[in-house]
Amino acid sequence: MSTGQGARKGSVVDRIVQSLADDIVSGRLTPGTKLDAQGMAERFGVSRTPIRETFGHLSAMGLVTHRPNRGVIVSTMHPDDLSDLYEAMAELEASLARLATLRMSREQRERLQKLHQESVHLVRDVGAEGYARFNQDFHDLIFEAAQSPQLQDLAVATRARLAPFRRAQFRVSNRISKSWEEHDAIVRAIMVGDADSVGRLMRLHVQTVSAISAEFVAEQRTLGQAEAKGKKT
Amino acid sequence: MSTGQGARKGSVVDRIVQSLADDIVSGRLTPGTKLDAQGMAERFGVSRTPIRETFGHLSAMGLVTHRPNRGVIVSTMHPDDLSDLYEAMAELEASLARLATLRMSREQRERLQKLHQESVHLVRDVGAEGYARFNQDFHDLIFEAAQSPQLQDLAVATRARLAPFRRAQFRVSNRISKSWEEHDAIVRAIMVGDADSVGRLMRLHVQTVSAISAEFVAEQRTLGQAEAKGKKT
DNA sequence: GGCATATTAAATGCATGCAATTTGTTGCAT
DNA sequence: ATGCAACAAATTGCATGCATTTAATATGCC
Repeated sequence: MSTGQGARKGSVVDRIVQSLADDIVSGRLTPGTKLDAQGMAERFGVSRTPIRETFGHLSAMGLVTHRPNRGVIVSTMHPDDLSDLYEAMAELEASLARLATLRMSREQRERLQKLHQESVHLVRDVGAEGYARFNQDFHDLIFEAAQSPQLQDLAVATRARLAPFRRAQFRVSNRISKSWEEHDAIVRAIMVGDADSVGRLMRLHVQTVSAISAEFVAEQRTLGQAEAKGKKT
Repeated sequence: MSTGQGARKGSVVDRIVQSLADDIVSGRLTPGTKLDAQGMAERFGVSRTPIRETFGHLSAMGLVTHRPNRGVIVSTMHPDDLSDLYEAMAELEASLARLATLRMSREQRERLQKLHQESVHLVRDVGAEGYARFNQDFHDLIFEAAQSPQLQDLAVATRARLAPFRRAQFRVSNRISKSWEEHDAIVRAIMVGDADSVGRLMRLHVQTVSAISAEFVAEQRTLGQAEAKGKKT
């Protein structure tokens, strides 16, 4: 116990992985940023060995890209790769939604309906951030109801990889109300128990988000090409 | 492996990851086997540091399980976890098959039909191993035709995790001919272009394999327990 | 003789050191 | 001035060493 921060829970490496993953997913570290091992070692008060290990984990998650003898950078995405990843996300979410329809408990069904109905106000009153939070709850509830931990893990991991590139999706005009309408169709199909339709609708829903994000990323690429070089915190 | 995300190309670590992953997937290392860092370091002629790193990668792939301060073992599976993983596999393969139906080139369609027709005699002439190899070619061709690299990666990774537990699937009597019939239905639906049916059929196909594997694993567990009892001092 | 505790041995996890590769800079020639 | 080349500084990748934790063995007590 050298640097005492109540380390009863996970190992030092796990803590750093969580911290850096959060930085990336939340956007504090933007794609293209180089992560140098020495700096991170000093920042977290450990040596370079566990930092190297965390880099391995983050790389396995797809959050960073490792270039041999050239360090790791926060993963960047060519538009084609991004739409490919979105396609995977759409399929995963469609599968989970279909399964959720078949397996949802009565209690979960009620919770979903309540959550969805309450979100009506969010569409108008709260901004993009508030709706984004609700949106995650909505999808998480479906993930949980699907009772398929492995598929859920894949979906959560994929969402994490997409996060850096979709943070602005709800800033696009009218996107929130459109999203709500898509949710509404999904909820109705779930209540009826039409699992196949739920899958189709969810796939379309995520694909719509995909298109918007792709647009946004293309925009970002043109804006910040000279900038994404060496940033440090 | 199409786009190995977690591994570095050409590095010592990558070589060892490949080697150990092969040992696990092929069954030379059976679930529950402990991998000690020191021994692996000597076996591969490197120090313990890169071995630790490979363990991290294998753990991220789900092939080994890491227990804090207690080393890593080849991942074991409770029957429930296994069926959960198979469910994920079924959904992934269903998605890929559906997409493949929509995107398959004429050349791929012909290759699939040829491959499938040639497998008719494999059903009788060659044994379980020969059919297993063909079976993988069949599914790989569909993966490729789906043109969805990320989904393909997920499916390949999931298949690797399942491999240690499904080695004996084709030894079950009549399984080969049943499998061929399922393939036949899938191929016919692909030729007609009925993508949704292809997805459903593929899901059922993988689920059937799941049930057989689950049975086999349960059998192995009871055997292993009896053996463990006998070995106790 | 059986069980619990204390001691010993081994293995893990992290720190540090050194060689190899890469990147940035300076000098030189065109 | 520009481009190329050699040099230097920094960074990565692996080896080794040491403290902490865990499993195993032996001892003492009931």
